[in-house]
Amino acid sequence: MDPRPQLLEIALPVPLDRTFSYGHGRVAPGGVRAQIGDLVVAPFGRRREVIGLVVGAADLEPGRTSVEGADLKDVLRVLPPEYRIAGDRLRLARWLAGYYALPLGEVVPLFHPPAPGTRTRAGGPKAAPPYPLHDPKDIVLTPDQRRPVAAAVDLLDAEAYGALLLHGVTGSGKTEVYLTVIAEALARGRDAIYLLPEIALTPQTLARITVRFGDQVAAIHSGLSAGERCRVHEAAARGEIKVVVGPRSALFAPLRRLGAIVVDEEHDHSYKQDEKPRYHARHAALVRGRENRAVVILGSATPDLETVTGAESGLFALHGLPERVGAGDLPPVEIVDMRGSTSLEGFTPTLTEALGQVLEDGRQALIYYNRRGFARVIQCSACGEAAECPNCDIALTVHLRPRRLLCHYCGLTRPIPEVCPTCGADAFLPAGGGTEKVELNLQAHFPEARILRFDHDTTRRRGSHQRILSAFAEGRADILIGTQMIAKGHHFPAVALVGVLAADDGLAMPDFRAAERTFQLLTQVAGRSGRTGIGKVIFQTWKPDDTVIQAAAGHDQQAFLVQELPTRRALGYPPYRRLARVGLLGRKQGMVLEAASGLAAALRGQFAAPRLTVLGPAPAVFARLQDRFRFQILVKGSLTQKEKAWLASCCRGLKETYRGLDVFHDIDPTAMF
DNA sequence: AGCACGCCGACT
DNA sequence: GTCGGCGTGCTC
Repeated sequence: MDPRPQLLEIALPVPLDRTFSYGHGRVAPGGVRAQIGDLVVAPFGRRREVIGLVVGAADLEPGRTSVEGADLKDVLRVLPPEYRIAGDRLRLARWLAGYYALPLGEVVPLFHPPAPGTRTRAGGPKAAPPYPLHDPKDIVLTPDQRRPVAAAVDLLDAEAYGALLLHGVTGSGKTEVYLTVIAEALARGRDAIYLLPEIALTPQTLARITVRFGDQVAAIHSGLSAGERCRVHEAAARGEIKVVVGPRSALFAPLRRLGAIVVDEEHDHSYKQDEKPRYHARHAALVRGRENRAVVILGSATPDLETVTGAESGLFALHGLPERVGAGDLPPVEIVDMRGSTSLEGFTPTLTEALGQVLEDGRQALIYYNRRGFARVIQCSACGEAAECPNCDIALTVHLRPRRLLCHYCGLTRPIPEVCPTCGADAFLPAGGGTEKVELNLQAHFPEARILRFDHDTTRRRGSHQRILSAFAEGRADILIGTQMIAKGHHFPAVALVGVLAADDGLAMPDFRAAERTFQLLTQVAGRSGRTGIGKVIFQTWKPDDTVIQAAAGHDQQAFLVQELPTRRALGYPPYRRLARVGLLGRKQGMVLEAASGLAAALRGQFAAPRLTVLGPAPAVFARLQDRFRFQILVKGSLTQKEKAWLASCCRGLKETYRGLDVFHDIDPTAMF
C-alpha cells in the first residue's frame, strides 16, 4: 500500500484540446495507484461521472489543492486493470487522435464498453442456423484457398506484419480462408479479430465461427447489453476469449497477443464511422495489425479502389479466388433496356416472364430496388406543387403502411393530403416507385406467390431482420424484395433469379464514388444468384451501354478499373489524392456561408497548390437538413499531421466566433453529403 | 460534447 | 400567472 496521493493528468471525451488535472488518493490514501493508460471515473463540470484516460501521473505535493486557480477534484475511482489502455491499444489510440486530428480523449470511448446506463436491448442474432454446417475436418481447401493461407502462416511463423488482399468472387470460399488463418493463429498462441460490416453480421457467419472455435470466441453485436459487453471485454483482457467477432468496434477489443485481423467485405462503407470520431476501421485495423506484427486480411468480391491500388503498389499481397467453390458458376447477367414497353409498372416483360418461370419451377427470386416506401414524391398534377419536408428541402416519400408522408432524413411525418394543399385540386398524386409499391404490384400480378419485403421499414422491429431472412432462406417465401440491405453477404442457396429494377439508379448520385458504389452493389447483388444450381440475373436499366453496368454484368472488375482509374487520376480524387472535408452547418444561411467563405480563404492562404487544393465552399448535396443550412469545403492532397491539427483548430476557432455554427472536419471522407 | 442557468411565447 | 423554447458559458 502506497500512501502518497497522486496528481493525474486526464484526457476526457470532450472536444477541447487540453487535459485536466485531478487528485487521487487524498481522501483514502493507500488505495490503488493510477498509472498512465488507466481509465478513471471523474466528476467533470456538472456531470457526475465521466470516463477519462490517465496520460500523466505524479506525486501530489503535500498541501496542494488547486491548479491554476481551479480547485483540484479527485477522481472517483480507477477502473480495473482489464480496462487499462496500454501497449498496442494505447499506441492505436494515439495514432487515431493524431491521424484524425482529434483530442486523445475523444477516441477513448472506442476502447471501452459503453458505461452502465446505456440502453439494454434483449435479442440479437441467436437462433439456431438453418444452414448446413460442415465439420471443419471435412473441408478441403482448394489450391487457390491454400495460397493465402500459406502466406498468412509464413507471416505468423515469422511474427511479422503483413497485409493480404483476398479478392474472391461471391461464393468463392473466402470465409473458409479467414477461419483457417484464425485457427493457425490460435495454434500459435495468438488471438484474432474478425470484423464484419454492421448489417452483414449474419447468423450464418456467426454460426460458422462459433461452431469452429467454440467458447474461445465472443461476438459483439447490437443486441448485447452494456453488462454483457463488459463481460466480453474483461474475458478478452484475461485471455479467456481468443477471437472477437463484430462490427468496427470489435477492433478495439483488449486481446493480448493479436496474430490475425480479418476485415471481411473490406469495401463496405460502414467501416467508416460517420459520426465523431470519424475513423475508418479498415485503416485502423492495418495500424493495429502492424503494432502487433500480425496478419491483416482484407477480403471482398469487389475491393475498394484504394485497396486495389494499394495491392498494385505492394502494400497488400494480392490473392485471387476467381472461382466459386462447389457447383455454381457465376450467374450470367442479362441487361434489359427499359426504354421500351413495361408489362407491369417498373418491370420489363423479360423480367416478368423470368419471374413467372422461376415461380413455376418452385425456385426463388430476389428483386432489388433501392427505394423504400410506396412513392418517391406526391405532386399536384394541376399546379405542380410537391410535398416537401418543411425542415429539409427534400421531397416527402409516400408510405402506405403506415399511411403517411415521411421525410427520410429527419423522420418528420405528415398525413397524406386528399387534395392539393395549395390549389385544392383533386389531383395530388403519388409518382415514382418504391419497394412497397413493387410488393403490391407483384402480389397483384402473381397472386399465388409468397412475397417478403426486406427494407428499413420491415426490419424496424428487433429480430425482424433475421425473421425475414430465415423465412426466405428456409424457402417459406418465393420472392424477396429489398433495398441495399439484401445485397450484403447473405447466402440464399435456392435463389435462381436476381432482378435489379433500375441498375443505373446510383450512377446519378453527385458523388465521385457513385460509379464505384454502383459497380460494387450490382456485382454483390448479382452474386446472390445461383449459389447452388443454375441462376440468372437481370439488370433492367435506362443506360444499357454504360460501362459500369456492363462491367458489373460481366463480373469484370478489370473493365471497371480501366474506365474508372484514369478518371480519378484526372480529377485528382482518391486513390490518387487524399481528401479532407470540412462541414459547416447552422440555422442562418448567411452566417454559415460567411463563416465557410472565411475558412476557405484562410485554408487557401495556408495550403498552397499544387500539393494541396482547396475547393469551395459549396452547398452540401442536401443543402438544408433539419432546418440547418449546410456548406462544405474540400481539401485535396495529403495533409501532414500538423496541417490537420491546424485545420482542426481553425474549425474550433470558428465555432467560437460564430454563435450557433457547427463545424466538423472529416479526414478521408467516404461520403460527400 | 453535455448540462444548467437565464430570459421571452402559448397553455392550465 | 408558469412550463419550456434554445442561446451562452464552463468544465481541473
